[in-house]
Amino acid sequence: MDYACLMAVDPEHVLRAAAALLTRKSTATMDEVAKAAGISRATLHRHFAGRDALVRALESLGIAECEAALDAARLDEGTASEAVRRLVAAIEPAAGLLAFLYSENQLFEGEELNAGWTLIDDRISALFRRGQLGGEFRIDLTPAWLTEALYGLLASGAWMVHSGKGAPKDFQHMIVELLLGGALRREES
Amino acid sequence: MDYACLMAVDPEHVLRAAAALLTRKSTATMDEVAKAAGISRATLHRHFAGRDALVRALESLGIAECEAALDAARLDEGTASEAVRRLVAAIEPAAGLLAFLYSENQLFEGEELNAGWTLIDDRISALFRRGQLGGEFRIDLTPAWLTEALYGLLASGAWMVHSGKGAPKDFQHMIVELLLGGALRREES
DNA sequence: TCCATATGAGACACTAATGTCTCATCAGGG
DNA sequence: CCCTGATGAGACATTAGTGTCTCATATGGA
Repeated sequence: MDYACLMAVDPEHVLRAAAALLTRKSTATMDEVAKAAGISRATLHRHFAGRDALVRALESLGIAECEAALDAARLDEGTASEAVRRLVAAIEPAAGLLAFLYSENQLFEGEELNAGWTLIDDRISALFRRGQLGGEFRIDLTPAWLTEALYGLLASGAWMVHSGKGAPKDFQHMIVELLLGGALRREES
Repeated sequence: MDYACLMAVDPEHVLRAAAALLTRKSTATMDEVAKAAGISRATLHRHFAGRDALVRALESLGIAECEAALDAARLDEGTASEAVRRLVAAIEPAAGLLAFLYSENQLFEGEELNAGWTLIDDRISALFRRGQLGGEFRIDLTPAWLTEALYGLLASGAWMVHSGKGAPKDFQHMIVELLLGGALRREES
């Protein structure tokens, strides 16, 4: 699948490079994105009509990765806690991109929000609701809030790792343990 | 010190208006900020040399509000949990501004970071460390991560309220309960 | 070999935002 | 009453980023 020797640019590769760059510097220009992808600005423009289109494509990529992670995590199997652990582990590689899109989405204010996010929200909310109905999770925190909190913790974790204040290997543990167990010490398991 | 009746514009009031606007729309132009503050762009420019200076001033404001909240929360008194509750309650009014500055800081990448943030980080970290040493908080989550997680949850909470997906009255409860107790249901208090 | 095609480089116009300037106005103090 | 000083309005140049265009080049297939 790797046509490295072809002249044709791989849009997928361009998107990955753009995601990696914009994750670090959310205000990067088209010029910088093109350089990061190893192509010229003209070619970048041929594949993505403009910055807007690029962000939309990244949004689609992020949604696709989220859905893939949701699928891979098999949210319906085992306890809800285990499912949350699998989900965080599966979504970790996309956390940086998610954080970028998360902040970018706040700019879409009035504009139409990609329906894909709603589906993802719903799937994650359903997981938390399943945990509540099964008596596993507390019921005074709404599934919507738990979902939003997960996003926030993912962003914080990604930032922590990116800024070097935390080790990548701790990413999953930090997030899952805080989200599920909280900061308070438990008397027993 | 208060020349309210003078023609002179109150820089404090301008900053508040700018904070309120940029909290909602982080890409607002100088023109929009001026309108929001009820002054002309020229006057805005007379008080703040440029957008950069304005953001710096907002940063100082945010730091000041954080420190005021830290003081008001009396982090050294009572249990660490109680102190965290007071802190979240005290910092709530500034959460929006904090979220804005938080995202803005990521753009300062290489540039010098205002030392004020480090002091604030240290004071909050010290609170979590106190909780750990007192056997109140678990020790497998570092104070630095708990601090970062608090920031993330504050941002998520502010976003939740701002987007209308959550009620302002739940702000404190949502954040504190998740941060301290986590999502898992407890067998007893 | 020759051709179709995609790319890279760069020029160009357009836009939005910024920063600076001037000038008229208006309030308050002397 | 007049003068000082701050403001509002708006013109203006500058900059950065974008989007579009042309042309030369190089690759891979027919």
